[in-house]
Amino acid sequence: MAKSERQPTINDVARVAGVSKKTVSRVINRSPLLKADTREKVEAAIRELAYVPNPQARALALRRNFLIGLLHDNPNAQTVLNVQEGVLDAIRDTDFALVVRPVDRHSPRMLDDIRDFLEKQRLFGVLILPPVSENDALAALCRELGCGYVRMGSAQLDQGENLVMSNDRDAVGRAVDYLVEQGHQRIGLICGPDGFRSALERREGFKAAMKRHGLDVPAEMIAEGSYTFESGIAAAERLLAASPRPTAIFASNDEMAAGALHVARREGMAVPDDLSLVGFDDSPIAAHIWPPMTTVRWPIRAMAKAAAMKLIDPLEAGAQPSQFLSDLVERSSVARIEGA
Amino acid sequence: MAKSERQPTINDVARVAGVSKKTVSRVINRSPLLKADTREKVEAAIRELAYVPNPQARALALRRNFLIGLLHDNPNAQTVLNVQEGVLDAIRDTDFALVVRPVDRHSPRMLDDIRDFLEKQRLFGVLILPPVSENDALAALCRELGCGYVRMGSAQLDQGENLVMSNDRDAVGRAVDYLVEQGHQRIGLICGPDGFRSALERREGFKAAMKRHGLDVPAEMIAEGSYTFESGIAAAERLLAASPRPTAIFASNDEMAAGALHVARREGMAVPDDLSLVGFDDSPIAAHIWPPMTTVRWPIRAMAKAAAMKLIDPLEAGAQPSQFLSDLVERSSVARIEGA
DNA sequence: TTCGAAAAGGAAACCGGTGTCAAAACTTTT
DNA sequence: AAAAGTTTTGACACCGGTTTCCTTTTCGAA
Repeated sequence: MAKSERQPTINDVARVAGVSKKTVSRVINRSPLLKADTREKVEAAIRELAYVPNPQARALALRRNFLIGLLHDNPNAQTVLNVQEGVLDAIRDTDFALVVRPVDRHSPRMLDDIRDFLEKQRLFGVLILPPVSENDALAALCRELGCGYVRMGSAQLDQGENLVMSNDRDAVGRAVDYLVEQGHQRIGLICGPDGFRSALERREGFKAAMKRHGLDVPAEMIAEGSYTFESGIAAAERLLAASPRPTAIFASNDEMAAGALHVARREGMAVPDDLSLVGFDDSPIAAHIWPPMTTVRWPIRAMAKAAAMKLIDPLEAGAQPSQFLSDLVERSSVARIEGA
Repeated sequence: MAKSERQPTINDVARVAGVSKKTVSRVINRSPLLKADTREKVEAAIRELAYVPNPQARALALRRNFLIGLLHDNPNAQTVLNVQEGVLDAIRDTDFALVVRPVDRHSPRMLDDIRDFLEKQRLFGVLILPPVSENDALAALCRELGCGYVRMGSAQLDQGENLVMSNDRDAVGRAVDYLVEQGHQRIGLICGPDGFRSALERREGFKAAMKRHGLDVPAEMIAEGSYTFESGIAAAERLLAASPRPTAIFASNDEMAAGALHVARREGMAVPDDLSLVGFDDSPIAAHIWPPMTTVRWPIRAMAKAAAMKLIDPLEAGAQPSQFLSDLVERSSVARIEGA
């Protein structure tokens, strides 16, 4: 039994099956040039010994490993977890595993830290989540290190290679259309922080849609937040201090929309009767607050799955940037305004 | 330049430094028996070539890798992310990396899936999050496979080895004490699902504390949920259908407490004036709903860090189960009842 | 039956590190 | 100056796979 502590190796299998280790390797790798009875003999030995190939040895011999990294600095827990689930969807039943690596956007050493990480781990490739995915220097670093990468984003980034994206500009436009259809004309925007591509896209999508409807967007109807609940509170306070008040607010993510709801309630305004609210992401908080919030569903899990597949098998997944569509989820935070 | 595509190896360093590869290995591993000038020569070569050891080769030679797995099936995104951050706190500046693996508690194949995963990846060890950490068969599986593991939990589990825990029974007791101090006597409990150790601990902690105060816990004052927002709604509906109604509800996690808040509002009850609410976890939702919710802060990030350290270096971290303390975070969801 | 080509399988080197153990290079002692 | 002891270094095998290249086997055609 002392020996049984050791995991069986390919040599053990070869000995038991009475073949060379190369033949065992052929069986494992599904080589087609094998006689059926040889294959069966080897497979029987594999079962008997409960042999599982050593991934580290494989990685060494193949000069590549089976680890996918996830680089993220997203403030939203649910988004990050959805991405993790999406990647898992893609690598289920493969040999790949997912290595996570939160990064600190505000650290001056961020790129150096990531460089160390990539050099040390020699990952097969990395998936990069927004907002850090919008950092072109990071993509350049990956190229320099020869590390595969796929970026997830809210719009076309640089040449659009290695990219899986949604079209937030369009999606926000549809949200604005909806508010206008419900009779709203004075609509406030809580946008994301300067420097986030998603913030830019959502803001420009908002402005473009308003313009299309012939509506004005005065400066006091735009307030910037940082994608957190607290920043949503501050931004909503500024918006609701304007006169006349907006009848509706679009927030660039659900957390900030929840913050706006918080302020409205504190100020004694009823939602949606006194103030309509639309968020973005369809994260759980949108459904869990009261009233349940109308929001834009951002198909982040499917995007993550597609991104992982593109990383693992770029040819099969298609080299073109994949675009995903967002849609509006109507719940109860928007009221129809009559006589506007 | 063709050659430069290849990462430099230990052999390249040895050649440049004019020493044997073993000597380079000694430098990398900080062996003390090296002459200073040899060390410097090698370090210069390492810098010159920008050499970084290949982790796969190291893993093969050492017969162990530097990957820590995280097994989780926690319904709460923030909890999972906090744990990931905690683990990162522990492995920062080490060679370790974190591999995540969500599991499906409801799948009959869960254990087989995990077995495949562990056999395939040969991780250094795994951290197991509640609720799946409460599964003794999983711990047995790890032992069988010779895979290191540390469980995180809400109380003493089995022999208490490989365990980092909080004491939820106590923590809930303090929450009940607080409600009683505020004058509440008819207090409802939304407990977690049968089979979760944390649910059991929190329920028993509740009952024990009530008994200590000489208060009754009739059956209609206990409703079971499944730690989700929706289940919190259903449970709160049952509790509020009782007559007389409870003046306060303690929920075993914040999500369910948020569900209860949702129901209260729908029923036209004011929180906290008509109904006081206390949650558990101190997840972001607790601070983000209105009114901000009083809850028990569960120090999950610190627990995760401790668990990872115990996994990496059991001797230094201490073999004893580490216990962490939870404390009550007073916010605005509890009102004082006069004349009770 | 013999020959040749194709198919199947094996020996040995290799991937890039670490462990063992002995040799080499210094010190110190006599 | 030689012997002995100590420190430092290197040669070589090994971890468990894959790759290269060559040999053996099989099988159809001559």
